[in-house]
Amino acid sequence: MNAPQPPAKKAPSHRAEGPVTLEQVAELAGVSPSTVSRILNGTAAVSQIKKDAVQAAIQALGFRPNPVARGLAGGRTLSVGVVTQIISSPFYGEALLGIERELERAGYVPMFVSGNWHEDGERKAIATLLSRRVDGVIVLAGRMADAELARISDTLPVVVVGRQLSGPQLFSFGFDNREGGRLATQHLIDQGHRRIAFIAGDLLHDDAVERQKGYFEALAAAGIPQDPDLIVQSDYTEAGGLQSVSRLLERNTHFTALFASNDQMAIGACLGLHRCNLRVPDDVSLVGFDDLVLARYAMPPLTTVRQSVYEIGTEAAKAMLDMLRGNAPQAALPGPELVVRESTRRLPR
Amino acid sequence: MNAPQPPAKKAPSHRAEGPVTLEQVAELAGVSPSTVSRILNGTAAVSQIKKDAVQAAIQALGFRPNPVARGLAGGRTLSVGVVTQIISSPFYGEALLGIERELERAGYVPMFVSGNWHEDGERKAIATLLSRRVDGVIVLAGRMADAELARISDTLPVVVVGRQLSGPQLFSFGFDNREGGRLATQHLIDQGHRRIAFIAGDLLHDDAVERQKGYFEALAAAGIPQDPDLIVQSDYTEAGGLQSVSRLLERNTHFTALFASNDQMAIGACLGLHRCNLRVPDDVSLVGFDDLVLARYAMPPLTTVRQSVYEIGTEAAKAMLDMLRGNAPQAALPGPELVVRESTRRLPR
DNA sequence: TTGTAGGCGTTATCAA
DNA sequence: TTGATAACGCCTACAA
Repeated sequence: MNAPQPPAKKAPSHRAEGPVTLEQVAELAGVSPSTVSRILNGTAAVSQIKKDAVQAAIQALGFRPNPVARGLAGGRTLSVGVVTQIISSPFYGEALLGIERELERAGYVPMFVSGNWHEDGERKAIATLLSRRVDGVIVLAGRMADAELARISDTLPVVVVGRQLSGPQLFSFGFDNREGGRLATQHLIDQGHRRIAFIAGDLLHDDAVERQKGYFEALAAAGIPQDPDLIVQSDYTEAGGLQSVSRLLERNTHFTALFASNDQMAIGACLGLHRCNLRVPDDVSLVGFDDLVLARYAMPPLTTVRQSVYEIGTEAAKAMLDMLRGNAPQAALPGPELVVRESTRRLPR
Repeated sequence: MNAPQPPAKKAPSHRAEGPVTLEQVAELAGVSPSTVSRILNGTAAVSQIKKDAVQAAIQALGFRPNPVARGLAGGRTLSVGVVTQIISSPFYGEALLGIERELERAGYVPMFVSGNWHEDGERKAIATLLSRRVDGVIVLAGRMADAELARISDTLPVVVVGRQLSGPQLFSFGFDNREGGRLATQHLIDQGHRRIAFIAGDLLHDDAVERQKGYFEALAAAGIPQDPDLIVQSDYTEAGGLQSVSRLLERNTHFTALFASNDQMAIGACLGLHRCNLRVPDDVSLVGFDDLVLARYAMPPLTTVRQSVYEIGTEAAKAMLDMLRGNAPQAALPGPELVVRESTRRLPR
């Protein structure tokens, strides 16, 4: 055979290797590719007979649709982007777990990208996500401008956790951080404390601001004046908590209780106090916020404000799935709840 | 104009909205799409003049190649899959951070998928990753069969951390867990302890086995017989550590030191001891393993074996990037190092 | 209800 | 060195 070959239509021989394509399924089922597609996506009514044949073929071949091709074809990629601040934090870890689990049940895969605590990082993260054709974006807190987020929701469903805002396909829900802050402070006040120090988070972030508001609110309700000397601003890290205690102590301000606005800082503060021979709770009562795993295993176990971070993740994911399916999104989060453990005690008179 | 129109080639008008395509760049630069592609990928030599023109066009249009399309076209997706056991653990958190940071520098994005501690989960995770057309896969420990991993490396570069194995495009490196376990135990022995309890991890995982080997090794070297009553097996979680202490105590076996084979279990054990009025280190010296952030902030700060988890991440990512570029992968990990803090002390005679 | 014919944005193969 | 022209695997009008 030396004659010039016609451009032989690549024989669809038994391609044992490599993924099975939709076309092969169609062939085996004796229908057209579009029919297979329609069955896969429920895009149109298909006769039961063909439906069965196709299902059988899918089983037989072990066909799994190629998300990349779907993404290109304008279809969905079955992936949703998630913007975190930093993936290594125990807080985000729990939230991401919730997101992953919930998304998985629907066949979606999360793509996590860190914003590294600054606006530009978040913007870049979102750009990355968009270029990857994610079907939607979940933003965990962050400080990007509301308008910017809203604009993105022209194109994609967006779920924002920890902020209240609105946009075309934008759903936001949050935890009542103010009330949580109030609860923590109130608990300390109830225990007889009046000199209550406070370690704030980065006030560029909404949740940090809210927690501080709660602190102020409880103080005000009890008629305790705010004392700037009792307040330091930090960054939600253990190291930040440790350093905050030093700063507080340098001021020579007396305090009998300390409310660190997240658990990580509380843990750091605990070490800081220990270094200065201050005992928790004997010398200083300590309250955290979040109720991460580490709070339960801190020594002493940390009194804190419970917010189910895992559930924040699952709820965010559920809301996203709702939107993706064209349903109205919703999210129900339990309210803040004080968990009293062993790091606080009544102030002896 | 009523004459039948020729299938008007969709006017590439100023498409202000949506991402710019390679084709638009080509048009603006006055070259063919292939040329642009070649410049982008360095696939072939291109005249400097066109190169400049294309670069200018890219700048002007703000063009960013579409990874999805690249993926479909058989090119690369610029994403690498990462299989973890559970994303929420502080251990994986640090490793993932390292991976993310390193990959980002090269324009790659990680896709994290959890195996949830069982083989089937890992298999599924990898399948997901493959169907997403990741360019490579990084496997953090896990228990999938070596052969299976090797087979995957026929198709893709694979980096396996924490196990020694080989395959076509397979690179593995690990931390010396045995030596780490030995160091920890030796430290306790040096402090005069001879009744040293041990909390093992899941022995289906290599690293857990190795750490235990190290424990045995140190014991043997010191002529201390192994006592099954001093050993419990657990699961690397805080809750597991807590429960292990109960089990240990129920046996009424005397011990003056405890080596928990990871920090999380050590933290849990610490609480368990506290619950039984056993003080660390006064009554029991405690050593952990990993040196996670939580070890530094434990109370008392935990003596542990340092392995730079973050670096494990960066090294794994670097090795992957090497393979992706066709270079020989390599990874250099610092050896285990004992970090003595305040949870251990010399046994008073 | 079903099939045909593009098209999604790139890369890869072939000619030129 | 360059440019057509096919894939890549799927979705979606449009037509039947």
